[in-house]
This record gives sequence, structure tokens and C-alpha cells, in this order.
Amino acid sequence: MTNLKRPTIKEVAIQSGVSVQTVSRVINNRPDVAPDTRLKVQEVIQVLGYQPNALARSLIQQRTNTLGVVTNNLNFIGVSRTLNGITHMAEELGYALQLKSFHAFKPEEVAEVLNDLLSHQVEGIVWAMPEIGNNRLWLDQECPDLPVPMVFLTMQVRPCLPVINFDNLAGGRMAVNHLLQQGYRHIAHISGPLDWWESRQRKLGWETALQENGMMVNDSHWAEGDWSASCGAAVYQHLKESYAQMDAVFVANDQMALGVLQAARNSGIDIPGSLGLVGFDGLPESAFSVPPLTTVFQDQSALGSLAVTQLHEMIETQRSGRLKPFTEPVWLNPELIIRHSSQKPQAVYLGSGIPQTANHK
Amino acid sequence: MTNLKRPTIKEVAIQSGVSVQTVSRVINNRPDVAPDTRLKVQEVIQVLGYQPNALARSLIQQRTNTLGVVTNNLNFIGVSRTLNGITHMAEELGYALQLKSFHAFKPEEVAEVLNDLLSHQVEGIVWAMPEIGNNRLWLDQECPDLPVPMVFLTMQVRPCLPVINFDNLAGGRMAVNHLLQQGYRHIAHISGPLDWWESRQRKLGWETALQENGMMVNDSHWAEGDWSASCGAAVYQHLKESYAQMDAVFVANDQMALGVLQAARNSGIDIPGSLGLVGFDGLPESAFSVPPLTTVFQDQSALGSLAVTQLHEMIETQRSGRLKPFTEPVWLNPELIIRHSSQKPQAVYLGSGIPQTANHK
DNA sequence: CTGAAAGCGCTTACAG
DNA sequence: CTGAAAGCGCTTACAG
Repeated sequence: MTNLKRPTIKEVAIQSGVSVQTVSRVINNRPDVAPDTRLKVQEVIQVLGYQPNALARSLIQQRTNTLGVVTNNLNFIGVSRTLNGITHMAEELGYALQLKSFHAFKPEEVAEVLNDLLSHQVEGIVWAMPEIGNNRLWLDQECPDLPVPMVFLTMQVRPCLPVINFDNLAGGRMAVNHLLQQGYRHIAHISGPLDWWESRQRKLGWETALQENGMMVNDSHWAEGDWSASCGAAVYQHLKESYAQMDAVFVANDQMALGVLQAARNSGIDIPGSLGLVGFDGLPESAFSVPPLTTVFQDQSALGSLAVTQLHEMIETQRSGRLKPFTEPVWLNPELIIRHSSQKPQAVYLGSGIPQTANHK
Repeated sequence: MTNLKRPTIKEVAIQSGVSVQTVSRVINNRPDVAPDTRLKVQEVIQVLGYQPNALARSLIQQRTNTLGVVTNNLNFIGVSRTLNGITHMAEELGYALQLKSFHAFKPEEVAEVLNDLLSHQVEGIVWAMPEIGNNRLWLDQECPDLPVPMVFLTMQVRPCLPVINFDNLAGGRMAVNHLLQQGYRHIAHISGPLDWWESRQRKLGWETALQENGMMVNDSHWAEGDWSASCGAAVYQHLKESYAQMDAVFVANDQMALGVLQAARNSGIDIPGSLGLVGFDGLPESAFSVPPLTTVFQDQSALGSLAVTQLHEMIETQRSGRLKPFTEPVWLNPELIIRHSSQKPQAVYLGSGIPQTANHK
């Protein structure tokens, strides 16, 4: 079923009655080949189905046109959207992609993963594994020596290291400010696992927004989840006890928010009437929950594309000798998508007060 | 920031005062090296941070330990779950992974993708791109010659080709039978795009189950969607017109089913009271819709793992000379997850009739 | 136990 | 315009 032998340049040369150098010239579209010779060689290539061996070529040229990609477990939905952007841009720029993914992160595996990629002579690496726990310990030096250009996604900024992040803090702040504008006054938070850098940033966004509006941040007003919907539901039940006045929740991802949505409905709590809800991520599904979920969207596909673009530039810069010392961190802005879950119905007009916005001017 | 030169075996040899062959022996843990020599060489390797060049090694050994993976656009959630299984098993079996993904499928790109992978001397390929339209035209020969062992996922079975599928027809049948058992009698179907093989199979499952139960299959009882939630909602509205008696829908994927769910609720239609609903895929989110969605779960991660396992066996078999001609198609069974969206409330006891199951025996 | 020779499949100067 | 020579970084026999 499979014919094992792939023809080599030597066989093409023999069949064409020329030397391997001449075949090489034809393959690489060099001008200095006699038209007849070129035709003959091309014909033989066609007949034999010859394809140059990329390994041999890379070995002699000292260039693989290959990028390494390191990701988290691909069951996490975000990662695969990033990977999508990476594959697109890599294709466009002519890079092959070697993929390594951590299943469960173990610090001792970092060297292994890195060495594996390097032994394959990748020209650069996109480190798309998010910062969790101490999985950046290996980078915590003043200015770490990297064996090839690398771009890091989703981690705390470190000296001399090119990182690209969504501004999670700004995202959290946006979410909470929106809820405040809508008139919610007791805004709880369900965070992701706090060993994730992203979780901490989103939580910080929540705190910042509250403080900027002169509100207290209280430890009974938030709780930690594990990103899963079921956990979101459970944590919400807990918050109802610890924070009785709660009238809104900013949840650190959409999946947990969907859990909250379900739990709230099961308790007969009206969203957005009695509880405002904002998630984070912008999953397509979130638009189709009941009610549709307001969320902080991050375009992770764009993140992936940008990472490859930047890596490409770094590689080219380095190759050309102009060694730009290091690239500044890049911050991407997430985007608030306002849907029904956070649209507080207008307060009933009581007559006893005057609407604030109506009488001035 | 990046130190360009990686040391070679030659440098290690010079520093150690031995020949490159001896270094090679040490690297590969050969027994025939004097203990002192080995120690000395290991020390130098350590100091220089030497790593053998996988390219050179592969070239001489004629073995890359690399698998190619071809996927659909990774924004489709299913693909990334499959990819997750693939990376796990590849890691476990010691294969590196080269990833190619189609963004928009173009027939003329098949050769390109294939050649690209082959020029990198991959030892096998997992074709995880599903069968859509005529994207299997290149395989439609009596017994196609494949340049390396390949495993095909999610396509119509073809002679001499190893394919691994979920039994989508059985899945559709299961879904509809379940709805029938629940007492629904007018079961509509929203299919995926019919140029997808999976869509056609699921639809066939729906038809089969209806016919097996002596019910008519009518063209006004189904309509085609595009996998998206918004389309699911739109198609449902359409079916309400064309199939007024409809009391249940089997939807070809969860995302569209979520769209139906939302549209139905917005029209004040009770699920599962007035409309039974079953999806397909088993997205984690589906458990957290309101009401939770009954769905046909396919463990795509397992599919990916199995593909790599099987590919590995094919490669080993071929290498060892025992050439097993080809592997039989494998069918995996999807699994019905029953949740609230399909649990028809017991019919009200009217008194005028006798409950069918209560009086016999 | 160790090294000289040959070669994997290419490309890069260098002659002619 | 074309070919002989050298070499990319390794490993595999083959001597000793």
C-alpha cells in the first residue's frame, strides 16, 4: 500500500544525465541553466515525483523555516483559538509548525520541551502556555538568555522578554464599570484559579473599579472558581450566603458565568432584574444563553497571529545582524460585548424623587 | 539576548580529546566506552550544553519520529478536542508533531499540504480534516497509493484506507429513539451543512429511526443549518411554519441546539413540555443551558489518541517488514447523555383512557 | 575500547 | 552553462 522509497536528487541527476548540482539549480529556480537542460530535468522530476528532502536542505542551509509552539492542554477552549491564529499566520509567512502541548504542567518538563524543540532546530518559539503557579520560574532572572527568539503569551511582564498580553485588568475594570453604570451597587466577583496570572489580573480589575468608585472591597464579596461551569454554580450559591446584598457578579470566564446563570434561574432569581451578570472570554455560545451573556471578549486568534508576526520580525532582525535588543511588551485590549444579562431594568419611578438626569439643563 | 551558535558533536569531541564517534557512543548510551572516557565526555556535554541535532540524526538514520497532522480550521471546537488526544498520545509514544491546518479548504491545496509534510519526512499522517464536499476526491481510486501510513478521521469508508469514525448514523438514531420513547411523536431535524459527511449520517440516523418506527419522513420536517447557534435559531423559526405539529427536534450539533433553545424560550415555548430537544457533540456548556441539553456525546479526544496509536502500529508493522496490507475501518460509538431538555412530562391522566402500560400484566 | 572512512541528501562556492 | 569538491552534523560498519 505504501511505496517506501522516495527518490533523491541523485536519482533525478542520473535519469536526467546531468549532475546533482544542475538538478539543484533547477529545483531552486536558478537562472543559470540551459533551457533544454531545465526542461529535461523538470520532466524527470515530474515522472519520478521527486520532492527535495527538507531535512537535508535545512541541515546545509542552517535554516529550517520551522517554529515551535508550546501550548497548554488543548481542551481549554482559549488555547485552540490562539492556535488557530498561529497556524494561519505561520502558513502565510511560510513557516512549518512543531507542536508541543503540556497536559499537566510539571516544572521539570520545561527543559525537556525546550530541548526537544531546539534539537529540531526551530528558528523561534511561541510560548502560548499561560502563566500558572511557578511555571515561569525558569525565566526569573534579570535578563534570561534565550537560545532562539521567543514570544511569550499571557504572562506577567518580565525584563528583556517579549510578551503579548490581553489587558485583563482593564477587561475586569470595564466589566465592573459597566455594571455600575447600569445601576448595580453590590458587585461580587468569581475569580479563576488564583495561581493563574490572568485570574489575578481580572480580580484586580474588579477591585480597582470598585475602589475608583469609592466602594469597599470585602473578602466576603468574592470567591475562587476553577473555570468550570459546575464550579461557577457552586461558588455562586456560596456567595449568596456570604454577600446577601449582592445584586451583580463579574465572573472571570464565560463557562463559570453560564453555571451562575443556571444556578440563579433554578433559584428563581431574575437576570438581569435581580442579578446582573458579566462573563469573560466571548465564547460564541454566550450569545445564546438565556438571557444572552454580557462578556469581555478577547480575540485570541488575533493574539496568535500577532505572536507569529512578531516572532518572524525578531528572527529576520537577528538573521540580518541588526540586533534589536528586545521587543517591548504588547498589550491588547479586550472588548466589552453588552448583552441582556447586565441590562438592569430602569428603576421604577417613585415620584418621591426627581430623576437625576432629567432636570439639569 | 540570544546566543546563536549551538555546539556540535565536533566541538564536544575536541574539548574532550576524543573522536566524534566516541562522543556519539556516549550520547546514545552505547556500552562500549571506557568509564573514564564516558565521564569526561558527559562533563563536556554538560558544560557546553550540547544537544544532538535532530535533523542530522534523522537524515542518517532515515527516521524522524515525526507525525504529520492535518486539521480543519481550529476554531471548530471538535477539531481541537481531537488534536488534544493526538498530542497526548504522540507525546507518549515519542513522536514529534508537525501541524498543518486548512483555513478554507481548497482542493488544489491537498497536494501542497501533503508534499510539505512528506518533504519533512514525516513517518505517518493523521488526516483529521473531516470529509466535506469533494475534499476526498484525491482518494477516490480503487486502492489509493499512500506515500506513508495514514489514518483518516471522520469520513466515508473507502477501500484499502484505514479510517476511524464515530458512528454518526447510530448517534442520530439513538437521539430520535430516545425522543420517541419519551412520547414525542413529531420529531423534526436540523441538519448540519449537507456537504459534510457527518451531517448526512446524522440526518440518515434521524430518517432511519423514524422509518423503523413506521413514521413518515417528510421534507418539510427538516432543514439545513450551518452549525452556528444563530442559524439554529433561524432554522427553528422556519420549521415552526413548515411543520406545525412539531413537538421535538433532533439538532445535528449542540451550538445550533442552543440557538433553538433560545429561540423557543423567546417565543414562550416550554422545553421540554411543548418541545423536546436533543443536540449532538456533548459540549461541556450544554450541561449548563436552561434547561440542560440532552446530547449525543462523542469523545473526540479518544478518537485522536486512537488515531495515533493505530498509526504507530502501522508504522512499526511496515518498518519490520511484515506488511499487513491495510487496517479495517474502526467505528466508535457515541453516547447519549440524557438531560432535561428531552424529558417529556408524563401525559396528564385524562380518565377517559387507560394508561397503556399499566393494565397489562 | 577507540578512531578513520564513508555516507544520509542536499547546497555552496569554485573552476572551467 | 555545467560539474568536481567540500561540507552541514550526525551514525554505521570496519579495523585495530
